[in-house]
Formats: sequence, structure tokens, C-alpha cells
Amino acid sequence: MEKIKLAEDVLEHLSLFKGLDESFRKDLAKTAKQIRVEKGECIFARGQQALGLYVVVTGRVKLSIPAVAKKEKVIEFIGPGQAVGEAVMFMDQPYLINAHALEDCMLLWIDKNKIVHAIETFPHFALNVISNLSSRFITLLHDIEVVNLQSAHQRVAGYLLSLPLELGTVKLGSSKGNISSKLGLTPETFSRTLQHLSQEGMIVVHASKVDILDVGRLTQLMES
Amino acid sequence: MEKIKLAEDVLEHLSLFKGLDESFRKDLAKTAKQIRVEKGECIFARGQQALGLYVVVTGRVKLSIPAVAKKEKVIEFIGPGQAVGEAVMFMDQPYLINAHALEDCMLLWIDKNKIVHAIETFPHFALNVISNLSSRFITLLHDIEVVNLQSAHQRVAGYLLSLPLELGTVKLGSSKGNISSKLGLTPETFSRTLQHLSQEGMIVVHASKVDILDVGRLTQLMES
DNA sequence: CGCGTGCTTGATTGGTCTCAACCTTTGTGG
DNA sequence: CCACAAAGGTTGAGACCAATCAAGCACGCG
Repeated sequence: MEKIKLAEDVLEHLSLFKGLDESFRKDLAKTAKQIRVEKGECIFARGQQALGLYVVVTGRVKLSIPAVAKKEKVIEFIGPGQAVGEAVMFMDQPYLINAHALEDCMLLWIDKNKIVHAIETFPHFALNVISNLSSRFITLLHDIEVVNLQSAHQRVAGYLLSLPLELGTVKLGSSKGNISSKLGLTPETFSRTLQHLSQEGMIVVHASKVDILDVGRLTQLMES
Repeated sequence: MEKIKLAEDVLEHLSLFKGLDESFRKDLAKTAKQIRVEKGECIFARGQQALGLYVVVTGRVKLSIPAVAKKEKVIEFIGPGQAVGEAVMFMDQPYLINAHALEDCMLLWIDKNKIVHAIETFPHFALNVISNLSSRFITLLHDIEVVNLQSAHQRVAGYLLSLPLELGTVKLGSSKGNISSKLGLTPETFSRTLQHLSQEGMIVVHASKVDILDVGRLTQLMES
């Protein structure tokens, strides 16, 4: 019982379920499965059937495309409130990507039938689902742009500028290896690029924190 | 009047509006604007506000990201029945991409309010919209995979294999320049790759038609 | 302490782009 | 109907960016 109560509380604060009435959330909470995964564990893998969708409640999840020999291409980092695997679920396709926990995570799993029924019953929920999908779509579009039209230096500069700036410093919210992959670079190139930007006096790197010294020149780099 | 009738007939056959009742389609048809554009014309451009969405009725449309000096990255070719610009419309963002007519086209333009209202009223339509978005999402995901993990030869082989095969021949449904861009290659590299595949005896190129001689080796190329 | 993992640094390679010329097709107007 | 221009496509030579291969370093953890 307290499990159900917890799921309900959780749903209330997730963007996907914002603005929905309580009875609906109660209903969903009753059937949602709570899933805990430890850091590094696999949540789902390419090729598995998608019979429902996952909502990240706490922790962060890495989505990636598997490649030869333990290599992978990181697609996105997913945080609390975001749904994963909806697109393939709606198309009745198997997963195209792997999902791994970057930290200890709590997820909810909701059955496809339940989701479809909710969409049919609560138009507001349908719009939320559409928003979520649209937002993910736009992110992918941006990534395609980055990978196709920008050099390594531009990608790194752009990534640094995209992070939340606090007191002149940003945190690279993940391992450098993962970020390299997200940017479509090798770890070596990423490392060298950070070093180069440091030598140019635009940034200072302390492990996973980076001081941004010259926003102007970083921005300028993006446009040239 | 006959304009409305036409729009209605048209909607009836588009996947986005499949399975919906007649009154609903009539309603949409009444407010939809018919738009004709000639080959090469611009339908919308990056930065413009997206106050509604376009549905391609006849002809084909090229979606691309603009880049410096007349360059561009082709994202997708859109054919009849597909919607364009939904994602940014739902997020109230300006267009991120340009849309140009590859051929003389007929499009419908539907106001955002109308779409949202339809989603709220007809759950089935909401599911259609979600399907359309999901399908586009999956396409983008695939493109990211191609650009990040495959060599020029693999991209070209994969593209050829993705085209509908008729009597051992495929048609490159667009100019080679556009296809190069879609694959994230320069026209020069694309040309050279086709030539290389020809020399290897896997294909024969006749302008925009390509005979596929050895599906096995092309497939094998993808996996190596 | 020693091992493993992640990151950095260096030397080298190579695939793709760039630049430039040429060829081919298309379309246009005299 | 031909001449010409413009655009698209091919071909060649060369340069360059990032990947690869290979060590070495630093940190965390048993």
C-alpha cells in the first residue's frame, strides 16, 4: 500500500503528469511498477520488446546506441520526470537503444495499454505525451546539427555553454568518456580540446568542474 | 466550396487522419488552408514562428538545417500524408529547419488551435499525432546512428539497401547532392563511393537509377 | 599497497573534405 | 534547331582534422 502512495506522490511532481486530476494519477500509480536499479545496471537493451514506458523518478539514465566491441554512441542523459522508450513503444518496435543507470535510480514502469487508455480518456495527458515527444525530437535534431556541422572545438564549446552556469563554473554532469561519446568525439580528442581551450585562456578545468573565463570567445568560436 | 470538398477528400486518405469520423474531417477541412508551392520554393525557414503545421498532400518536401554559405544539411525527405513542423509547433518554438519543395507540391496548413482542439476532442487523432511524431523520432535516431558509427561506404550501402527494390533496381529519389547531404557526406565523396561500389561489382549506376547486383556483399559491408 | 579504470599525452595514420578543373545534362532564348 | 549558360556531377591532387595505436599518469577502491 505505501508503495502505491509513494508512486502517487511521485507522479504528482513529474512534468508528464502535470495538471492531471488526482483520480487519474491514483489509477496510474496503482498499476505502475516501481523499479530500482543500481548505478551501472542495464534498464533495457536494444532488441527487447517495448511493452510499456519508463519514467525516471530519481537518478539519471544514459541512453546509447550499441556499437562494435564495447563501444557505444551516447544519445542522451535522462533525468527525473522524463519518459524513456515511448517512441518505440507507440510504434510497437523493439528498443533501438540501451538504457543504463548512471546513478542509483528509481523508475516507474507503465504498461502500454494503460498509457493508451489514459491518452484516450484524458486529453490533457495526450498533450503532455506529445510535449515530451516533441521535446525529445527537438533535442535529437539539435544533436544532428552538432555532429554534422560543427568541429570538435565548436562541439565542446557549445556543450560547455549549454550547461547551467553557477558562479562562473559548470559541472560536466557525467564522465568525460560519456560526454565525448555524446558529442561524437573520442575521449582523446575531447581531452585535447579541453586542453586547447585552457591554453587559449577561455576555460580552466578542475576534474569534472570547468571555470568559464571567456563566454564571449567561446560563443564566437561557435559562429566561425 | 469545391475547395473544401477537395481538402476533405484529401484528408480522408492521409495516415494522420485515418480512422477518424467524417464530421471531424469536414471540420478540419473547412479551416485548413490549401497551399501550392512550385518546385524549389521555400515553404518555411528556420526562425519563423510555427503557428500551425503542414501536411504534405502531393509532391515531396526537403527538410534541412541551414549552414554557412549556401550549405545545408538535409534532414529528411517528406512525402504525402506526413506532417511537418509539429514538434516545434507543440513546443511553441520557431522552426529549426528549412522546408523546400522538391517538386510542385500541394500542402494543407492547419492552425495550432485547431489541432490542439482536435486532440482534446478525438483521442484517436491524438494517437495518430503521437504515431507520426514517434515515427519521425525513430528516423532521426537512425540517422544519428548512421552519421556517428558508419563510414562513407557503409552509409551509401545502407542507403541503397533502404530504397524500394524493383526488378533489381532502385531509384535515388532525389538529386545526388541532396542525398550526399542527407548521408552527411560531400557530393565528391558520394560520387567516389558509388564509383568504388561499381568497380567492386556490387552495383551499376545509370544516372539516378542503380542496379543492385550483390545485396549480400552490400549487407556484409554494413556489418563489418 | 597494488590493481583497475578513467583520463591524459604523444606519434602516426587515414578517411574525408577542400580546392580546382573538367565533363554532362538541362534549360533557355535567339 | 542550335548556341550558350547554368547547374549538377565527376575526377584528381593535396591538406587536414580527428581517429587510432600505444604509453604513461592519477585517482579510487579492495
